[in-house]
Amino acid sequence: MEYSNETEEKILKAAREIFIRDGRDGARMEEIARHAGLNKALLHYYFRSKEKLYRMVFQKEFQQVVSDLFQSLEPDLIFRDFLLSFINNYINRLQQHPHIVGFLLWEIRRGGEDFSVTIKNILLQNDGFLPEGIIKKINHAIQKKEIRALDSRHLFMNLIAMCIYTFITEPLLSIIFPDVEVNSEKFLEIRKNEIFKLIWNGIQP
Amino acid sequence: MEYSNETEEKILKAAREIFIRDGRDGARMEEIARHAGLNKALLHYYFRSKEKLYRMVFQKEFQQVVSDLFQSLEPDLIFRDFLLSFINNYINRLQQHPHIVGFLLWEIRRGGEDFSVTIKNILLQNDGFLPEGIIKKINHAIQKKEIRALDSRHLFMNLIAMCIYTFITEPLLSIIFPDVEVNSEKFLEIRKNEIFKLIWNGIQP
DNA sequence: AAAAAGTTAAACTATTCGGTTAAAATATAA
DNA sequence: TTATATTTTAACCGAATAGTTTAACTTTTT
Repeated sequence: MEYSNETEEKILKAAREIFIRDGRDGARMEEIARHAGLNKALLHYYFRSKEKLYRMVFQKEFQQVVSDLFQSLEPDLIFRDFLLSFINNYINRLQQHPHIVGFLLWEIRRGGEDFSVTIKNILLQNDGFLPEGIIKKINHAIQKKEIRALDSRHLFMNLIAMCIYTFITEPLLSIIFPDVEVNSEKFLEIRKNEIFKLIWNGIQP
Repeated sequence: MEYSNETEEKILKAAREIFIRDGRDGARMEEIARHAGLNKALLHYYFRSKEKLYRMVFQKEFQQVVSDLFQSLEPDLIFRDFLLSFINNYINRLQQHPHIVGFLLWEIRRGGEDFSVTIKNILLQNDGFLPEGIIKKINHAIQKKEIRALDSRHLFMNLIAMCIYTFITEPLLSIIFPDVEVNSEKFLEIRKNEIFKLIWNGIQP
């Protein structure tokens, strides 16, 4: 094994950046190599092909996002606090990697059989907790009359939709609202609060 | 002019399909030609380059979506009915072209200077009504105490976010919720209602 | 020191793909 | 009919690019 792991990391890191920026088809192996401060031959030495390298990157990133989402769950809170902390944690995590959401969504959208399998595996791995965990939490709150009766799947979707929205549409939003920096700390703090208030009021019995 | 317009349409239609499916870089001129039942030379005869053809497609599609959004506005309604009709109209229109949202978002994300300009122009063209129109409508409703005080930009974003969500994430959702057809008539009818109820309850004074 | 693993550089292959060209065929307009 | 516009075919060019190979070089391990 020797001193190889470090190089593998270097390649993956560079590949990640370039793939996220240019997409699967737009990315160039030489550019990745240059970015990693290595040469092209090494890329093929470690990962056999562009395809395999790409899959590795995608898998890792998706894994990370799911894991982040999972860690945003604090299951032992009452629903109101659970909601607050989820919005807060999730947006904070996305803020640290604003570009990956769009990247992942593109790939998910065009994903063939292979990617379905990859995604299924990752979801199963964080077994049943996600999004099952959130759905159950919602249903539980409904039963306890903490919130009104509603379709928990849609509340789940709406929650996620609002959290990811600015990260997907940032370039468009910066044209529509030229006076605000949409993914800035300041704006997102307001946004968290607005999302929470909308949902919380929206689900009162 | 003669009988050329028809061919131009054929090319644009095929290009649209392929670009939406494979993206700008993934798409191939020959595939587009084959799809149109024509040959590659014709594509360059009508549109000088792949780039120009692509821009034409993107511009047309974006134009269409903005125009759809615009036509989803029925300004003379009270806010509750406005909201109802907007959600209904907007989702209905997206349902007819489920794939373009992801396509446009990807392009917006990686869009350079040129696309910024294109987008700005289209937005200015439907001048000030959108999203200004929605924002103003919201602010007006706040003033009239029809709804509670809130940040209208965020309500706008949340509204759009929830409407587009299933169209962006469909392949993922169909894995998470294998038992439902997320963009089916039936599911979306429920979804419209859930979105409306969440927002409407969420914005009561 | 010797062996093994890791790394580089550069040349090379093969393929894909955007774009061009030229000549012929077909359709339309005058 | 004649001129013009459109369409096809097929070959071709040139650039970009994924991937390979080889030989030399460096670092680590034993």
